[in-house]
Amino acid sequence: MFQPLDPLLHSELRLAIVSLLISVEEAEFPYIKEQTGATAGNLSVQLDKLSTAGYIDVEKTFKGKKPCTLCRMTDKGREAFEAYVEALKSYLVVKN
Amino acid sequence: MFQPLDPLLHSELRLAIVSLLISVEEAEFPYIKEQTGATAGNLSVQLDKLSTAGYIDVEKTFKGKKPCTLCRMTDKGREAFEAYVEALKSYLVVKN
DNA sequence: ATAATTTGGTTTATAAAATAAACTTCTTTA
DNA sequence: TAAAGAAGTTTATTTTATAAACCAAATTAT
Repeated sequence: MFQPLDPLLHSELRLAIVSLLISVEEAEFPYIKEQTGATAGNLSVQLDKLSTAGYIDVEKTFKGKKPCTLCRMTDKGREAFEAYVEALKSYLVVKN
Repeated sequence: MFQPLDPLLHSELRLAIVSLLISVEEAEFPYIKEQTGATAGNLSVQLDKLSTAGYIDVEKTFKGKKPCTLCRMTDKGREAFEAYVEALKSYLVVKN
């Protein structure tokens, strides 16, 4: 009847992060922060969770002298997102 | 960019409850329990939250001698659900 | 030169949520 | 009439989300 919703993706901020990364190939921490409106702390925690789950890769580089955290989706993450969207449909569409 | 997601609806069980009630006009506690796979305790709590928010009406009647809890969506609940679905789209569709 | 501010985050503490276990009341069945 | 079942509710626990506090390096102002 209702397909279970991946708890890692069924979270407003993490869903926003993934939604952003899906369409952008890679993004920097400050950009994600700005686009999602999250606080740095919250964002840091949620990126960690996504990274630990293997849904995103987080690369710590430098941009000149400043640290720069780059994030991008993994294939696993993309698959999880697709599955999540499929599962969501079981809640949004009229059943028969 | 991303529209906020009503926290009352952005919950797996409450979303399942509402999704069910939307398409059914009214439903009894045990039926909702069976369809959602929730435990009675969890279901009771979540129905309370939806009811307190005015998203559903909960009517306690009797079916013969047995208590019978009937649930149905309110207009407010239906509107909230529609708005939630609209908001969700901002996370699922490619932005420009 | 050095003090203050900004940037780019992380860690930790708190508040809120989800969930199940335990319990209650009434009814039916053995 | 004792035991089991149905229909929920209440309470306790675990998990989660979130922000506040913190840290280090770099930049800007004095």
